[in-house]
Amino acid sequence: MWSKSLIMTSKEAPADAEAASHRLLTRAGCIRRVAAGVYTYLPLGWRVLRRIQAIVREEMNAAGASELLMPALAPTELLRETGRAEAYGDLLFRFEDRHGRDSYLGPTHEEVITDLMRATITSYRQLPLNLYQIQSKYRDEYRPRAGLLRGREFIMKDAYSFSMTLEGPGGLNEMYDLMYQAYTNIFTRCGLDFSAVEAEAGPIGGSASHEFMVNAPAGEDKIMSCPESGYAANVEKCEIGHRDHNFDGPPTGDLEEVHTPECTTIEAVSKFMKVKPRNMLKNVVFQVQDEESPVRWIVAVVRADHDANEGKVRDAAGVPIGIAEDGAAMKGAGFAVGYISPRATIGRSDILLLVDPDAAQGMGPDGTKGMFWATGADKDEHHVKHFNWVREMGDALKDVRVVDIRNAEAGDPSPRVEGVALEERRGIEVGHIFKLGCKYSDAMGFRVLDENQQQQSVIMGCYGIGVSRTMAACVEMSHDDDGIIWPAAIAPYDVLITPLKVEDDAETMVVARDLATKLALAGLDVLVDDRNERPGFKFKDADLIGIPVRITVGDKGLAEGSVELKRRGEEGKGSLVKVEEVGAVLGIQD
RNA sequence: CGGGGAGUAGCUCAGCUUGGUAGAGCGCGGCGUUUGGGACGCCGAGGUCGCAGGUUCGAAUCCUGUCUCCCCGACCA
Repeated sequence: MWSKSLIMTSKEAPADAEAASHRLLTRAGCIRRVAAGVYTYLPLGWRVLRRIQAIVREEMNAAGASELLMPALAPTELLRETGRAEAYGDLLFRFEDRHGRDSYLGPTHEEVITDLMRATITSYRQLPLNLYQIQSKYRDEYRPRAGLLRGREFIMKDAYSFSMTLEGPGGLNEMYDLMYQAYTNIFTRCGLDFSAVEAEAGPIGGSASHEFMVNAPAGEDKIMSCPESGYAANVEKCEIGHRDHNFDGPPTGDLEEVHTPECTTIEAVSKFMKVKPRNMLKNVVFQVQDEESPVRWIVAVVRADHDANEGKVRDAAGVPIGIAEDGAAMKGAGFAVGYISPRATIGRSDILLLVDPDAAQGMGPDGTKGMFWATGADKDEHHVKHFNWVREMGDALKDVRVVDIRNAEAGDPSPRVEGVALEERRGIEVGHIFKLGCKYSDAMGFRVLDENQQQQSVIMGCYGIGVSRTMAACVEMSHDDDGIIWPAAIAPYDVLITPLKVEDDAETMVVARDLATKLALAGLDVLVDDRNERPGFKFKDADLIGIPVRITVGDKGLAEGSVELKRRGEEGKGSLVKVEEVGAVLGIQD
């Protein structure tokens, strides 16, 4: 009964809620904001989450994983073992308890579970294992946004696998493939339009990583895909097919210095110098984070209308790096911050120069004239025009490495099929599977004896699903102007029965109750809108909360022994169905 | 963390420029008329105007500080 639950719908949503899922979940009474990025899941929303969780549990269990529950609260010393107390930085919710012990709320649980495992597992005979939990996670995001899409507290299913080997039965690759299949099953059963894409594997090494993306224009992630080969990857990871490059080409004029005060952004320089960004070289400085490396800095040169890709730069350089943010340190290293050119690297053994093929061009696009380039002048508040690679770099040109270091864009050549262009769409990341390797087991000393009596690091994988985000992604994907359209598998109720008169003895109410009982006995979740409201009011609410099937019980229909059955999302008024045939129409047995 | 915006009734907002009795719509309670796509009339309850200072005879309004929230960006499973 609607009146017995807390289903509070609203005609209005906060004016600043822009994402459809945020607006509709709020209006439909599924969630309510408590603080920035923190939400109460109201009865309707919680039902959806429970259904998603049920599907997740079924598929995880079927894939051989076992459920447990770890605490959200943990001692920070665990994170110190892996260095993640620092790595997470401000993203971590941390505090001292009354005894001054440093604690944190879990953003994820690699350390907690590895701590558990190292105390519990001592022999290869106990492996492989895959353990998971469904739990609230805490991340103090810089900017929570779009309701449930990026919250500070959110529900996540996280799983961790432990294997002795990479290959073979019980190996990491098998565990990973099992999870890949389980995730595919889960999101398919949830009724989502999604794709699995290759993702940035992070600084751990060449291990694989896939993200499961719900296709939705409001998504935060950009997905590139090749329509021929089926290759799909996050833009952070997406390779670009072969592009020709050639530094040779005549200068377009004498190198000319231009005074460009206050022009530290591409946009400002472009406007000030009246040069299109595609004729400018952008020089992005990265700082090497490996103390041992003789190379301290990397200058990545891309065309100014392109974006440098940190992961590709890192892979090309072969050392851990970060975007250089410390202006003083950069100045100390001789960089004219904001006005750098490739020439800044000449004669510097501590700087590695990487150039993207599109920037490594001496000839203009028409192939007759040289390519016009503008770039920094390596002195404050100045840029140069008529930069020519051969003339300006001289002998240093032979040390320049030309390599793909930028983000892919729509229209770029596919890395898999020659002559095919990449396409772009947006997605919401709802799942991420990841081959961790030994990063955590090594850091935390989790080793077991193998069959040869040797201590060996355990190989881990981790597998996450944003459960609350999945609910939001589902609304982003499936809604119309009137409200949410829940996929049947995760709808809060299967059927909404709307009697138009609700007095206890009204015939419509009697029929509605009987029908509800009958359908419930057949295993359906049924909600009866017993509120004493006008029909139009109840229909609007019905559309808003998006139950897949609405059965309207009114005097008109009952006169011929019928009720009206309408599926959400279907045009028109639905169809008249004899009361005794409702079960059959819904595909259940009497 | 950079840029922008907002805090006034349960919700969405007006009022602030030019200081002087606290407003509307929705929602809520009562009564009546209504009843197949967010009805209508009448009556009513509900706000120390985010918080703290300051200026002033007098502050929602002006000033200072502070907290919170939202949007864009950067960053991030």
